Amino acid sequence: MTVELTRGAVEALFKGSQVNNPVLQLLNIRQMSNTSGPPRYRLIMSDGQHLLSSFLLATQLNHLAEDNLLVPQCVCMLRRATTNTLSDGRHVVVVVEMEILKSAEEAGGKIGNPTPYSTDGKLSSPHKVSSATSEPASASAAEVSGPSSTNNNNKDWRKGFMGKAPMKTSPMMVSPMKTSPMKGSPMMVSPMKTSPMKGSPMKTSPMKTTASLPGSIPKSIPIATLNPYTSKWTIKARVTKKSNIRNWSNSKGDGKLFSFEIVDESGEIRITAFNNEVDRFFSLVEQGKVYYISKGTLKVANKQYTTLKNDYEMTLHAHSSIVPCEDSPGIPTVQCDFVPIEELENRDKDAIIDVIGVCKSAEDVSRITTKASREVSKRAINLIDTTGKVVTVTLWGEEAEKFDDSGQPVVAIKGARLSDFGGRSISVLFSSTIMVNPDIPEAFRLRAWYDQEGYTVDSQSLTETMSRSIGSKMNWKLLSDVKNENMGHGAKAEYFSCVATVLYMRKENCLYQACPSGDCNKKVIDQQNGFYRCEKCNREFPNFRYRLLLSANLADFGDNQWVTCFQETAEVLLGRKAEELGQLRETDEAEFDEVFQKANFTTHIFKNRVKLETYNDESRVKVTVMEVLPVDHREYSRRLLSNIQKLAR
DNA sequence: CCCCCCCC
Repeated sequence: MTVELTRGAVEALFKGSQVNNPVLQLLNIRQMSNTSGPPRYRLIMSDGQHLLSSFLLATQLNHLAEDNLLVPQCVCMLRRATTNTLSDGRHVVVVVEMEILKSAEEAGGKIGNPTPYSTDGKLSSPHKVSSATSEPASASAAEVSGPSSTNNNNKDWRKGFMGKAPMKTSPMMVSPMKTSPMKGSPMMVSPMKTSPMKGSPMKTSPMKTTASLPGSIPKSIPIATLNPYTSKWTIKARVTKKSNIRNWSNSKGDGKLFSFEIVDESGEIRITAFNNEVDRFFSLVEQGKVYYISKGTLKVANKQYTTLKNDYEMTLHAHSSIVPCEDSPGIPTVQCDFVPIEELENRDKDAIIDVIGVCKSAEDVSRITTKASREVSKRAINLIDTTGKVVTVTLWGEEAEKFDDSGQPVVAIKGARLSDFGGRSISVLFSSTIMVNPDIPEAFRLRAWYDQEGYTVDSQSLTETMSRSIGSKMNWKLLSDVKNENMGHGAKAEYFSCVATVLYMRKENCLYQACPSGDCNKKVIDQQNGFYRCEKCNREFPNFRYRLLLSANLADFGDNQWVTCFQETAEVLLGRKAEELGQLRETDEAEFDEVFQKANFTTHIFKNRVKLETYNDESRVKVTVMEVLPVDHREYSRRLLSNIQKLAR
């Protein structure tokens, strides 16, 4: 089977006219020499009639060259190309998406006898490609249309740029995360609105790719085609994230800056404004809004600092312009590829992921000091999704301070980092975008699920908190260490964990009659008249509550230690409630003893507080059990081994 | 021209 080249396509492409899926033959390819960043490939393409060397391969297609698929004489279909004008006035045709129809071998040599296309004619008005060619256009590929149409085909166009799930599932959607069909729903509150999209979300916005004709209104080009070698362009894009103004000062000088991220149908890019440009643009640029942007400097992005899918980033300068655009249908909002929370278990540590869930609960904000002695605010929030799994997400700085968990909002986070702390947890990065109650279908689905059933599910957290597990943060000690290290002798109490066995419990005086009011817990005095007096509350009550205050002697293989267990920990240790034990002691002393017999010589993980206390000039270390946890046998073996090694030293 | 991604 022969494939025919699309005659006239070289001229049409060069002039920025519309050509649908032209078929061309590659005659030569070479890597450009003077470029920084990713390699750039220049192509000589032929339509059988003309050949032209002004073709440039978009960097996202570099793999075609690097995998030796794009070799001279292969035949290609240009699914997407855009004509740009270089700063010196020359034109280049950037190939953004292409398909190799025939290998060089299959093509079997140069097709036709193409002559170099004369590029000195500059721009004439766009014209219809001549159909008076000797060979008929191939039915499959060579539809050439007039100047008024655009060669936009959203479905094909986006293929190859964004391999995202939402795209795959609904290839017809203009925006992978278009506005919700439930727009206007009264439940929507978006403190951090990201999609103020108005108008019909399904209306396409053709990506005009014409060269900027002198005197005409510049048409926008796709973000994905931006590169450092073209300068006359305008892009039309939505701001998805905007930073605050930050000041810097280093050996190179000081100043201020802010940065923002924009997205269109083709891709995304980060833009930074410094000093004067901060003054000019900071208040103009708003998250969620659409702008025409032109004349920025493109430079290679430092991937260390960004997770955006673009090899370049942009810096604004004195001649840059940003013009708000009211008409914005078709410009997508933030593009996310949410990972179900359950699925996070299978992802690698440090993976950059998008996550969405209902904020079931949240910590209060707190201040911490980093290893670099910087003070920062943090807040952990717990997200749940329809998998019934919960994950803890840590917010930092202002995002931690401003976060409002009231009403259990849906929280979506783009570009967060998966951590293995506590099993699996998530940390928000500077490059992450947090969206509260975003205007997207996933959020509405989650809201409905949570309000109907999700709030009742017996959720399981991927993030083992300290209280629930023998997490990585236990301050493990041998009982001998507690003494040798003089733990608790300082001004502040210290905390440690140990694996230990109960040797003895003082069952005498382990129960007392406590004040029944609220959280008083004070011992009451039996008035012997049916009333119990609480000195603290200065009241008499007709009843009391039993409470536990248990002294126990714990031992590991090196030492032993007297500890105090209050109500909750004593109940865990004895396996009975205080009230039950009180009744038992009154009614069945044998069974009461039996409870202690059973609990004796059991082994647990004890989390303890240790503090030196002084009574009448006499000091002694007091150890209070804060929590009693079952021994995880694997963890116990680890502890055992490490303790044996420690003793051997 | 910045570039901080932290803590338990």
